[in-house]
Order: sequence, then structure tokens, then C-alpha cells
Amino acid sequence: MTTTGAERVQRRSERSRRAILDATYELLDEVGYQALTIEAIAARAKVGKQTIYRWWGSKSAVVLDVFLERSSSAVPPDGPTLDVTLKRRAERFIEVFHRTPLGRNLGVLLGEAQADDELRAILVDQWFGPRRESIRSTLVEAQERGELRSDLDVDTIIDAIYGPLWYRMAFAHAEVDVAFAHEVVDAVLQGVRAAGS
Amino acid sequence: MTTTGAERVQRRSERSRRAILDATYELLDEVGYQALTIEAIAARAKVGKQTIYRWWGSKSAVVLDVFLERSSSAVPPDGPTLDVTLKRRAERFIEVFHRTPLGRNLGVLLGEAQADDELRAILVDQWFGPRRESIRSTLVEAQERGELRSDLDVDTIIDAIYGPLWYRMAFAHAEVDVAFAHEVVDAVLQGVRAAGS
Amino acid sequence: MTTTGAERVQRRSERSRRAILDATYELLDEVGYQALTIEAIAARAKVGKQTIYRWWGSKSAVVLDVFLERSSSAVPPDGPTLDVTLKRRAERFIEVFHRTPLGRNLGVLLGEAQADDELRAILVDQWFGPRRESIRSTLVEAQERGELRSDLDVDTIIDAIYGPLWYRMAFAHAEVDVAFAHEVVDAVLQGVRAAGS
Amino acid sequence: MTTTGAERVQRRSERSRRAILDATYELLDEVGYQALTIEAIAARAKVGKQTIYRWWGSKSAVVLDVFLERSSSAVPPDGPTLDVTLKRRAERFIEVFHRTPLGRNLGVLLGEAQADDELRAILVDQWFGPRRESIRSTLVEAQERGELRSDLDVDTIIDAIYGPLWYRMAFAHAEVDVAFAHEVVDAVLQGVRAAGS
DNA sequence: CGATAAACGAGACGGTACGTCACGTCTTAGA
DNA sequence: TCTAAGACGTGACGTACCGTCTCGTTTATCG
Repeated sequence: MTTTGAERVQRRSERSRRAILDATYELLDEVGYQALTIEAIAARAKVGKQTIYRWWGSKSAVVLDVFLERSSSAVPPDGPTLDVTLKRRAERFIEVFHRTPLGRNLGVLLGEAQADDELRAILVDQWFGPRRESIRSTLVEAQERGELRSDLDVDTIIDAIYGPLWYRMAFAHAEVDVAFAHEVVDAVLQGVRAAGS
Repeated sequence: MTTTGAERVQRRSERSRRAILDATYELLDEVGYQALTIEAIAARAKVGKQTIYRWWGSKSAVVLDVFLERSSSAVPPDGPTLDVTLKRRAERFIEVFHRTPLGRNLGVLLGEAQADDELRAILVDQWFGPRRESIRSTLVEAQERGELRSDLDVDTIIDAIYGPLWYRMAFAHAEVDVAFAHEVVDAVLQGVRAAGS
Repeated sequence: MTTTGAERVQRRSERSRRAILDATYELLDEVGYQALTIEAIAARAKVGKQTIYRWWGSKSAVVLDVFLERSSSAVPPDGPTLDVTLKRRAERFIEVFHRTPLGRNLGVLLGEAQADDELRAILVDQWFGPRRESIRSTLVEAQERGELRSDLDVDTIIDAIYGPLWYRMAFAHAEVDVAFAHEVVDAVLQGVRAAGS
Repeated sequence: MTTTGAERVQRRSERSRRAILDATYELLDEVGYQALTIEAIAARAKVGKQTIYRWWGSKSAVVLDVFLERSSSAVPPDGPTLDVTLKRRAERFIEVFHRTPLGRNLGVLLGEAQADDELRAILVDQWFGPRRESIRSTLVEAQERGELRSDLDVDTIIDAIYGPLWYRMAFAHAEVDVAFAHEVVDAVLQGVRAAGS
């Protein structure tokens, strides 16, 4: 068997990668996305700046990696009925947004992404994508069970729930509560439930 | 003491104010919010940096002023029915977001505002506020005419329409189209229309 | 009388200029030309790097300014005879080269200047030039008094004295002594003295 | 212990040594001593940086090696008389200094050496030393033949010729010409020739 | 004829300094 | 008193090289 390719030697240092991501996470929590600097990350991680630029190239790229790595993709357990499941999901969403270091910076990051196509693509595909997928499959199952009208686009249902939540949080950071989430879920389900259910 | 009233010797220069806001608008269009600098605004406006700091104090404050000044608060004419009116409004919203210099930077600005309470307060109160108010009054009138169920919170209806639109635009900048807006409006109206109408 | 031109406001800060030149002088003494950095000068002088780059543009330019400012152009008093005068001058030259912070870095600076035409031009014109001129006038007077042969180029005489001194110092930094200087002066005078003197 | 001598398994690679010295020579010509970097040498020579550091340890050491290897120690043929011989030597010196890649960087290298004792020692001993020795023996022979005064230090004569040349070249890179060299040689010989010759 | 150990190319690494950019504050002369 | 101009101290940017290091991969004796 012949080895294909020249294969690089002295591969990327896992130690440095970890230190950088950890330092970024800490600083994100301490000072927030906007005040975060590559310089500070490098200093905290005891790493040369070049090492960061070698593998990421920008602040947003590092932060994105932290998001992808640290965000729990764990999902609250399904409830007895569809509405309970969806409410739990929505509650978790609000909770993460308000209480975790990453969540608190998610809005800023998405704002940044409005002017950076690459960033937005990754953020949407890798972060929001999988989370959305998980809810979609729940809804599709419900649809297949006949609980939801079969003529509706599942994606639209998701937007109908999370859109209002996100919108409110963006405008009134502190005030979005569980009650509103429940209200939204109920209203949406009201409209999409199959006739007989 | 003889002179009553203010004896300030030189008042704020209107010429400078205009030049600054105009330069900011142009640069916002040309380079976008993130790449915008006070330095560049001052240079373009042929104004001392101090003059900007004296009256505004930060990049976001100037930009906000431009938003408040330049954003047309004109509203599309009401249609024959409520759904047409709402659809026109939603279309206008999407149009502004995608096609105007200010709209294109609105997402970034709101992102910035996530970490700046003062900025968010002004943005929400002065910019989104009036626009929301206009829609609210339309809805309230409809409610009073008996077209909408009277037990519903009008604000929730607004969020139910604009939330999904905003959410989609944030994630898929280029793809949100008029059809989706119509779909959303229809779906929401479906759920909120009074029984007999 | 009308003022011509727009005349800059907020003129160059003398305080900063002084601090930079002083810091450079100290560091030149402490670490030498090669280890000197703009960063260190700025730090020592409590000055922004930009301020240095604004007015000088390179390490060598700052150092040159220090040379021009700090080098005493004082000349040892003339002796009773030409040879004593010239010997005193040569001794002073050696002394400066070996014992002063500037002198110790003069050789390196001239080396640097071999690859930088602008630097060499200034160094030669402003630093070596005046010193050479002073000796030249001494020699010209002697020539006019009939002490030196009138057919000789005075510049060549200067090179004949300082060339060997410099050459030796460049190669054997520590060993050039007063005796060698005397020897050189004597030998040169031997060859250039007018017949009858 | 049975094996006498070194049992190293792989000796220094001649291929690498050559590539490094050649690359250094080329770069010295192209960008000059100051802009030369180990990194660039390694890249041009297709060699690991470590290989350079293993055998030389610094930029100046490599360059020095190039000097020692590439500098022709060929000497112009002796002329019919001492003054012709010396003039030819001086001309060759000027020629090398102005026209060859190494010569053009010799001044900078000697400048560097003013602050680096080891470098200066090697440069003086290995490069200038042999060249000086060659001239010294010419002069000593002349002295033994009775052409030169026997009371003079031959080294001083050498300094008296090459000092002024070097001095002029350092200050006025482009202007030192053959005529000046002749003038200097003539003047020095004038003063050192034995009475009867 | 392997085995084996040093030298090798590649290039990642922690650093230092570079020269630039923009920040927000200041000083100055003129309107 | 406000303004245009722009110098100032500060701090982060992204890049270039430094000298050290860790990898497989030659390569050339020696057991």
C-alpha cells in the first residue's frame, strides 16, 4: 500500500485549539462579542496571534466555532402531547438566549452576519440548521400521525413560532417570558391542527 | 442684568449637521455600518471630528439619527380590505429591508443594539415604535369594526406577522419574497378573523 | 498684512519631540542601535507610535536626529602648531567614537547608510560635513600661511588622516589609541609640509 | 570499546549546504543584506529552517560563509614596479566594492560587525586578514629589496592606502574612482620610498 | 541486508515588532 | 462659542520573521 499525498507534518496543536476556544468562551462571557479582541484571546490562551489567524482568520470565525462546539444540542424530552413538546422547546430557546454566555451574544452575532455572507451561511447551516431540523422532524411526525393539517408547509409553522419569539427578544431583551411562548405555540397550533384532532 | 433669554454667541451649525448626516448616509450605503468610521464621516462632511462627538458621541447615535431622519414614514395606502392593507405593509417592509441603504443596515444595527441598551431603547421607541403604532391603529379599527376577534391582543398579531418575516430575512437575506409575506398574512388573519366575517 | 496659506493648527508638540529624542538617546546607550525599536522608544517616551511615524518615519531617521542634536560640535582649542591642533582633533575623534553612546553606534549607523541613500546623504551632509569643514578651514589657513604645499588638495589630506583612523577602528574596535593617531598625523604632515617650513 | 571515531549515521548534506549558500548569494544580490531573512533563504533553497540554524545559527554567519567562499582571492598580477602593483590592487578593491553583489554589501556587514564581536573577529581574521597578508608580503619584499624605508611599519602603510579609500567609499558610494586610488598610492609611496630609490 | 539513528523538508508554534487605522480627547486660529 | 483642522496617547489590527519544536521521510553506515 502506498501512502497518498505528502501529508503535512507537525500537525495542528490540539492544545492550542482548546486554549483558544476556551479563552474565547470566557471572554465572550466576560466582555461580550463586540469588546472581544483577537489580541485578548491570544493573551488569555497564551498563544501567538498568528496561530489564531492561521486557523480562523477572524473574530467571528473563532466565536462561531465556540458556538458550534459549546452549544448543547440536547433537546428537552418530548411531552405527552405536541403542544407540550413545542412549548418545552420554545422555553429552552428563550432560556438559552437569556441565560447563557453564548445565547446572550447570539443576537449580535446574527447582526454581524447580516453583512457577512459566509458567516451567515455557516451560522444558519451549522447552528440554526440542526436545531430547526430537530423541530421539523417532530412536526413531520405529528403531521404523519394526522395531528396536523397535511397541506401546510412545516417550515412555515416553525417560522410562525420562532419568528415572533426572536422578534420580541430582539426588541425587548428582558421581557420575553414563558407565557408569551405558550401563547404563541397555542395560537399557531390552533391554526394548524387537523380538523378532527 | 438686561439681556433676557439665551445669550449664546454661536449656535449649532445647521450646515455641519446636514453635512454629517448626508455623509453618513452616503457612507452607510457605500461601505455599510460596520466599516463606517467617525473619521470617514468627518472627512467626507468636511467637518472636525469634535463636532461629531459634541453632538452625537458615537457612531451608532449618528446612524440612528440618519435613520430617524431619512426613513420615510410614509405608509402605503390602505387597500379595500384588511388583508390587502396588511399585505401592502408587509411588502413595503420587505422592500425597504432589501432595497434601501438604511434597510440593508437595519439588521446589523439591531444586532449592535443587543449589547447596547440605550441604542436599543431609542431604536425601538423612535423607529420601530411609530411604525408599529401605525399598524396597530389599523388593526384596532378592524377590531372595532368587528372584523377581528375582540379577545385578541393586537400586539401579538403584529408579532405574528412581522416576526416570521424578520426571522426569515435574518437567516436568508436574499430569499424572502412577497409570496411568503402574503402567506403569513393570510395564515394569521385566518386565525384571528371574527367568526362572522 | 494678510496671512498666507491655511497654517496648520495644533502644531507639533515640543514635549513629545523632546521625549522621543531623549528616550532614543537613552536606549541607544543601553541596548545599541540594532536592538533599538520604535516600540521601545514610544514606550519609554510615553508617546504613541504614530507620533514617531508622523514626524520621522524610520528608526534611522530618529537616531540621526539625535546625532545631529546631541553631538557636540565643540572643537578642541587650536594648539601652538598645526600638528598639535590636528593631533588634538584626531584624539577627540577617537575619544568620541569609543566613549560616547553616539560614537559607539556611529559605525553601525554608517553601515546602515551604505544601503540607504537618503540616510547616507543626511549623515554625510549634516554630521560629517560640518566637522570636516572645520578641519578644512584649519588646513586652508595653514596653506595660506605657507605651512602646507599649495599644490595639494586639502580634502585629500583630511582623508589621509581620518581614513586610516576610521579603518582601524572599524576593524579593531578596542585597540586604536592615541599613539596611532599621532603617528598618522606626523606621517601625513611629513609629506605635505611646504619645503621651507 | 571497539569503534574508534565517530559513528554518525548521516552526515551533513552537501546538497543542502550548497543550496543555502547559493540562495543566500542570490538574495544578497537581489534584496541586500538588511532585507535578507533566514526564512527567505530556506524557502529559496528548499530547505528546512532548522538545517540553517543547525549549521550556522544566524544570518550574518551564513552571509559570512558566502563571502569566504565566493570572494575571489585572486590577486591582480604584479606590475613591473611597486606602484603599479599597488595601484592594480587598489583598483581591484574599488571594483569589487562597487560592482559585485558581495562588495556592495560589505559596508553594511562591517557596520553590523561593529556591534557583534564574534562577527567582526571572523570577518577581520578570515576575510580582510588574508587579503591584507597578501599586500603585506608584497610590501615586505619591497622593503627587503631596499625599495622602502626599513624603519616603517608595513601595516601602517597598508592603512594609509586602504583607509582613505574605504573612508571615501563609505561616504560617497558612487564617486570614488581610480584616479583617487592612484593619487593615494602615489602620495603614500612618496613618503615611504627609501632615499636612494 | 536490514536496523537504526542522525539529518532532513516542512511547517506549526509562542513571541516580538512592525507599520497602519480609528478611537476619543486636546489645542489652536478663525469666523 | 462653535468650528475645521489635525496632533496626540491609546490600543487593536493583521503581517513578517524570529528561533524552537515536532513530525514523518530519506539516507548511509554498521552489526
